Amino acid sequence: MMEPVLPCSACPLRPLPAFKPLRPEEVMSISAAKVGQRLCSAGATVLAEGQATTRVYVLLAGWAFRFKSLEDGRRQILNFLLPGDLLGLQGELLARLPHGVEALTPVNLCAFGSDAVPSFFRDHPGIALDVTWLAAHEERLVDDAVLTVGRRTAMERVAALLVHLFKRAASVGLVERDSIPFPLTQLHIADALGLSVVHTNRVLQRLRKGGFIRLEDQRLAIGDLGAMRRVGQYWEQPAPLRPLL
Amino acid sequence: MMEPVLPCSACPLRPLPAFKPLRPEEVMSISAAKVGQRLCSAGATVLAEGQATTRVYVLLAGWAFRFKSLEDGRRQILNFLLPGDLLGLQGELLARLPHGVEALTPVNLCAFGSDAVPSFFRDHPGIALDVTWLAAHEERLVDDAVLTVGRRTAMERVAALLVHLFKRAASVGLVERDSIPFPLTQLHIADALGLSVVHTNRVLQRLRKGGFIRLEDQRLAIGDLGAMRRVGQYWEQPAPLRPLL
DNA sequence: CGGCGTCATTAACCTGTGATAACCACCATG
DNA sequence: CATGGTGGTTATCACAGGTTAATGACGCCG
Repeated sequence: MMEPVLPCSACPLRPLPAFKPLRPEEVMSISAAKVGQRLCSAGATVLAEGQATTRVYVLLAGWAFRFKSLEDGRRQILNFLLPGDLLGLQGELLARLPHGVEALTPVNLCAFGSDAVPSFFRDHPGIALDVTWLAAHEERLVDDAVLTVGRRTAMERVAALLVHLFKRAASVGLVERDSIPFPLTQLHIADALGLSVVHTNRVLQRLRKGGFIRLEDQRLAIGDLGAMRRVGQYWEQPAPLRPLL
Repeated sequence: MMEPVLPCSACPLRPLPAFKPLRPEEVMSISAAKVGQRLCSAGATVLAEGQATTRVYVLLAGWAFRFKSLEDGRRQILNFLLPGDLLGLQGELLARLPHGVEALTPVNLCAFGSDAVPSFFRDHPGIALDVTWLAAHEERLVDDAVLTVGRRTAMERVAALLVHLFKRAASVGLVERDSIPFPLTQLHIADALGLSVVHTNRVLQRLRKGGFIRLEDQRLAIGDLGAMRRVGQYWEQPAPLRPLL
């Protein structure tokens, strides 16, 4: 489903302090490459695993995640997508998309034309470099995920993930009264961390009872960020200004 | 240490069938951006974790790996680097390099000038796109690593890793008499798969006794690739032609 | 309003993998 | 030719986390 096109100059995300300001002509070039918006409802498949042709999108609103699965159904979530994130680039560059993307909440996507990426590289080196920056940044997230799943204990994994998501949500202005919206079920947490749902629940209980987090009603609050960082052995370097679109 | 510069037109890797042929003027531009070669001995740190300024390299010969560690010393290998792989791009784009790189064998690196990446984007869109392709491709490898570590059993992990490395080594012409050079110790395998060394050893014994692999004397042979794929639940899509440099 | 699916929670039980330790083979080095 | 370091192998024991199952709360829909 396509929606009327919102010009990128009026993009609600751009004014956020997390995003790098662009020169007006760059914004115009990006706007020109935009072909529409796409809405997906919660739980919908945004991009199918192994899909042959993909376009590139920017997530404007809502949460989603990238995942891969094994034939027998075991699923691993690779990372979560928040507003401002780019998706579908791997499908554009490699022949097929090697992972799926699913919406966690209703989602609004900014869709680019199929020629958008090559044309950025041809005519707008600055934007092309931004695209590559976003790819490198996402790889950093996945690198962290490997470290988490490979070497952290269950308690550390959960704590690290919650801190990570809290910071990211905060950076796109989602904090309200100390808490962020938290659309993940425990199954999502488990699938992101390589744990079973049951054990994920046990760990969450411990974090709640220890007063580290408040997680109810689809919202997450973190009592003491420093303490949670310590529990999770999680010390990410603060992300510098991030390009958008 | 810097070595005399080998012109890229004479690069021994380029003729390999795994690599996409480039137009001669592109090869020349790449050659012009090359500032020298760097040799590292086995076990040396190629790039330090958290290093502030990095240059970009292409691995010409030898094996290396990217890794991250936790403060208490737990280490996770993110992926292995084989000839033709690009390293250091994240250090160039993000402010600091979020991972370390260590040589597994003596290694020969092709070093690019600090302006190389921006200049490719400015003047050679085709090459810039190749750089981004390589970044997207590496992310795919790491995505697979998350799936492996998060959702495969120990046996599956080891089998999948061995098949993966075998295929990659084969694609750069390293097969000799059915086997490839295999410079990893069991500690490396363990650190890549989120396992302990001892358990890694147990699993390798089982694979050996089952006749699935021959692993001795720093060389690896796989008896029945199909069987190993099944053991590892590993069905990667064959990599299409890959850009070089 | 009753039925059904999703999600959270808890209990009981079990197992794959980690930890520790000891020993061996090798090989580089003084 | 003793020495120490690295890497591999095996055994024993312990536990983190998986599995299965049952229950309840809630929301959706016919």
